[in-house]
Amino acid sequence: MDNEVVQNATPIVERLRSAGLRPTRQRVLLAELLFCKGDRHVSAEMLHSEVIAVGEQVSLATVYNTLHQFTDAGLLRELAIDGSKAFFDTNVSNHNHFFIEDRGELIDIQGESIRVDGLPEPPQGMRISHIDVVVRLVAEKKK
Amino acid sequence: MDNEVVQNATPIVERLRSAGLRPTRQRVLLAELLFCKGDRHVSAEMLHSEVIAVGEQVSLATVYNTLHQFTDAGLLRELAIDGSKAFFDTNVSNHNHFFIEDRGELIDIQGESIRVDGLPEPPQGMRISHIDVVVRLVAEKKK
DNA sequence: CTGTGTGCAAACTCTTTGCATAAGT
DNA sequence: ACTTATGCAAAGAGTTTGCACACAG
Repeated sequence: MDNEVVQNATPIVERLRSAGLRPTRQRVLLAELLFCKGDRHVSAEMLHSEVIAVGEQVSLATVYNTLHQFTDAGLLRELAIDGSKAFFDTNVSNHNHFFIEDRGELIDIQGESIRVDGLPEPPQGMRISHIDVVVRLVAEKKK
Repeated sequence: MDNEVVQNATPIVERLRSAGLRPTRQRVLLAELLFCKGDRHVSAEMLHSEVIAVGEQVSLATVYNTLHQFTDAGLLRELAIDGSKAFFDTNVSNHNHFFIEDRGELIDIQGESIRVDGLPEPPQGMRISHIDVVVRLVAEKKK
């Protein structure tokens, strides 16, 4: 039986399909890199390098396009933390981040641990879509 | 007596001097625009437009340079919220922000109101330099 | 005077876009 | 077949840099 292959390939292909995205070679490859290694924070450039590293070829423009398509489909969340470059987070559940300034590195803080109190009312006509907490870290200085 | 003029000009000039910055025409002008209108959130482009609007002339490169010099001197804080462009906040005290996604607009939340609990320990060798809380807002949808 | 700051234009980085070609259904 | 996605290269935004000239002390 050659169902085995189909069964292995199915989860990601299905995930793309149900997000309304055709499972093209590029999208399947990128989705595998993104979603088969636990929670990740990637920039377009990083993901493109990984593609090259595994001996495949996807243009950088397609990486950008695909990251945005995945974000629109709710498979990724875009993070605006660094300022200069965009990061995409494969963990779309409610959580926050440590950001190591010197290295530009992100670490998840699970959603349950942090609680934010004392929020003022949003201006009228507005509602809160999301609260981002970024805990910025620097190397501890010797004393 | 023409001390009046000097006395009006002094605060900003002094502020620049004690930050180790020569009070050049451009820096004084930019400082006046930044610090004489209460707390503000500006991008380089916005500040440059204001310069033009008051009939003065400062190059965009100098606006960028000056914003960074002011930031290094602790007169401004740089905000990385939007992702694509940098904002500078004239309020350098501890506080947080509402961010209106549709308009790219920032509103201060005074520091006392928000409290963040349940922070996990930072990874070892690291200490917390600052915690940014960004409350992202969208237009309330009718129901 | 002397050193620092400024202006300009060009360079740079990250990201998006237009259009012809290729691939999915 | 018909539609949607991809690749490429070029354009675009925002920001930075190098160097000659100008200005503050």
